[in-house]
Amino acid sequence: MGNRSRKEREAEALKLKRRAEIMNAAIFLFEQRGIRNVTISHIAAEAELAKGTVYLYFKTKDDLLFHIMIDLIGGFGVAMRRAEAANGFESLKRLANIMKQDYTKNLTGKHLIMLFNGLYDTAYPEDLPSAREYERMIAAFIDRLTAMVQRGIDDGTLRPELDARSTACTLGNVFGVLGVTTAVRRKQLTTHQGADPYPGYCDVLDAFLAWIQRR
Amino acid sequence: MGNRSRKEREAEALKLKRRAEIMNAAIFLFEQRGIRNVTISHIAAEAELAKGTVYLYFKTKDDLLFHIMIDLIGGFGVAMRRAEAANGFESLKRLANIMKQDYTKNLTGKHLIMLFNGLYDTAYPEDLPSAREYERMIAAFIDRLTAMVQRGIDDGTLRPELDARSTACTLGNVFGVLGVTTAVRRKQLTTHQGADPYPGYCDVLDAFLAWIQRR
DNA sequence: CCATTAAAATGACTTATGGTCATTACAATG
DNA sequence: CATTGTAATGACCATAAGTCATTTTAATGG
Repeated sequence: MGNRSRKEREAEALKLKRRAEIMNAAIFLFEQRGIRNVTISHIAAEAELAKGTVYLYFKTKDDLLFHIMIDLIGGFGVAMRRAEAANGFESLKRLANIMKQDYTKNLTGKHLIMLFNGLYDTAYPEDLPSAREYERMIAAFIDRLTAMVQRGIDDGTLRPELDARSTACTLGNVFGVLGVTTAVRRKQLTTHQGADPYPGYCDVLDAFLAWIQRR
Repeated sequence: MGNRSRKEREAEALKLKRRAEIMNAAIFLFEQRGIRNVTISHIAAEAELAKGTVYLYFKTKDDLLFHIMIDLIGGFGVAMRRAEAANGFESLKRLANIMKQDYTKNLTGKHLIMLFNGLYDTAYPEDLPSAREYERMIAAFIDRLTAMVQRGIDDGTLRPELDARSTACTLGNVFGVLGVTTAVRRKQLTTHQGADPYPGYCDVLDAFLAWIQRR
């Protein structure tokens, strides 16, 4: 374990710190101006580094983006562990509540958007490890959701005729809508000062949970 | 009415045809390679035109994108007219069915993605008329959905305590998920030949409709 | 205190792509 | 055939992603 010298460990820590600084600068600017309007030079300036330095820590702009996404999705794993409850349905319900709170409190809308953008526009670059990692994490997220649903089917708190995987995927997407709705809402609220033209979502999650619950 | 000469009308028609050719070329390439990987030069080549010519018909690449979106959303209006039924709830139900079919048959996934991307990443350019038009159409879509929900509340087929606007927004977003789910599904099915890792959505729309229906 | 050296940082340069515009090709008209 | 107005062209420009030879920094040893 301790076969790496103090120097090596310190160097490692400094590298991680730089990485974090760059990622934070990027997130800050992405939220402020939108991903498309932020250049690597902007990010470098914000992090008080030269352009070339950014490329020492991230292969490409996409690579940087994927790493930001990976961190975000990491939060989902934590939420799932916190959600574990007495039975399948209760776990899903708790997860739903945690997600709602997280979205409104910790994550800003744009994060989710990045998720959507990255996810769906086109196939990810084959040769970008962070993209593969991201894919793996999405798959793992769906797998864990599937297990949660299966548990509910098995313990009789969810409708027995459900297909666990389909249900989990749908749920995952509903979490997405939730995020997007929150995003739009925020955007509108911060942009226009007047009436909110897209008032808050009324509980799709609740609706879907009621739908899959055993009656 | 007939105060424009035959020549003028023919010229107008030719212009519209060129426009359509460019848009079709763009859609074809966007679906094939993803929006980000398609350049204006590609589009021009696909349409058998020079790059500069594309710019005679569309101000910018974004302008082209917004015009494609506008056409897509136009389809929503048609769907809504077709959906009108005896009462509010029935109308929404029919609309849901039409949307489902449209998504699976006519629209490919990427279209919807474009919708999502364009919608949420950042504020639209102030000076792009097509962007304003797009915003107007989204707003109109939500307005018409709101009216449909309000009708259901008034005629007693939907829960009376619902807020029409919130419900309409949520519904709009669910239509979005539906599209995205369909998109992911298609992508997976066409990419991997083996098992479908993200099996089809199970009815969020049905769940939500059941949720808002008066019991 | 200086010399050495390895790692981190730099920014001038290359390449690619969105967007412009002076020029050319074309088709209708007299 | 000459004229003229419109559509089309592609060389050109500006910007931003990405590269890499060079410089800066900081730790180590004499």
